[in-house]
Amino acid sequence: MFVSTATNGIDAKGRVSVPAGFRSNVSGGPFDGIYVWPSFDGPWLEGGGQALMDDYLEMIEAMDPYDEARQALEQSIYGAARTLSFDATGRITLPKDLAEHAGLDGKATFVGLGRRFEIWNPDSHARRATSARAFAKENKLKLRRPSRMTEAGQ
Amino acid sequence: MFVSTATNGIDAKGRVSVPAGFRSNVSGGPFDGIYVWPSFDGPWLEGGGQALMDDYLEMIEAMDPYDEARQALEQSIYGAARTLSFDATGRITLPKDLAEHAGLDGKATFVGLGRRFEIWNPDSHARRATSARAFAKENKLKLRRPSRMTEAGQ
DNA sequence: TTGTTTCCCATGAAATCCCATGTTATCCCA
DNA sequence: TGGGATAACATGGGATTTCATGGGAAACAA
Repeated sequence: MFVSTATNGIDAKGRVSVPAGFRSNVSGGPFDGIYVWPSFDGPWLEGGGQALMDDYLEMIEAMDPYDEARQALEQSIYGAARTLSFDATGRITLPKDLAEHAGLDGKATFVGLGRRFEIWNPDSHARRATSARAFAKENKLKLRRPSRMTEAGQ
Repeated sequence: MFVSTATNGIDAKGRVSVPAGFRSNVSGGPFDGIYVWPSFDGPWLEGGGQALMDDYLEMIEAMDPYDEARQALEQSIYGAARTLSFDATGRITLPKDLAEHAGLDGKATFVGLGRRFEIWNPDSHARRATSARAFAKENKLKLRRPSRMTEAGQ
């Protein structure tokens, strides 16, 4: 799974190294890279590997074909996502529009969130991390193990 | 799977490049091209590869012969679909009636949606993407992991 | 012929590959 | 447990390939 936070540089060509731990997490499949799309919640990027996209597809296809929410999600996730494959040294090239959406300039912060991850402007992330900690502190009682009625593995 | 959005030009002969990522997604089979038909939901085109058409066929054949939905699917998809094969450089030639249905003029926007894709007039698509985004933001909670009662692998 | 469709070649821009290098983390052995 | 050797990782820049696009020639249909 995607764990921990790392900040890497974006060079003149828009290339940025994906943290090694993230790479090994998606290796093995036929597609050696990640999927990245703009969050529709704010100025950062969301990403994941093939497994995450397969899961999303399964969820979306479980919805009614003419459900407006389904079409919106299809459009906002699959329509907006890019397949970014690794070069020989484990970098991706961030498309300009994505970098713009997240306000990335020179540096990018990768934040592991289990099944998926986010990419932030380092400064914005620092601010957000502070408030997230405070929120977690206030809401720690809500952290419960989910009941295992459904379940599967990982 | 079909992912991401790209806008390509339509030349005087009605030719338009299919995004490389879409092409690689349908390569391998005996038919080197895509299936495209007018959406019966609005002014855009729907499309997919051989695998999608096979799936639809399976769905149709599982339905009752006189089911209205079956007849709609048969007519609106199989009856209206065209097989558009790639030329040596990965272009298709859009038939006039299809271009007309989608209001295409000079440019076409390909939108990847997982198992299938859509082809839009760039302006119409921009408007739709904007509202889809707002809607997705409000409805993201509808994205739930499907219960694993059925199961599958990955 | 006349219009249409398919095939072939050319081209500029953009994306990708390849090689080189400094730095950090890890390993191994005394 | 110190400290050098080794491997892993992040980064830089040039060379090469891919991709989208344009136009002409050949095959085909009416």
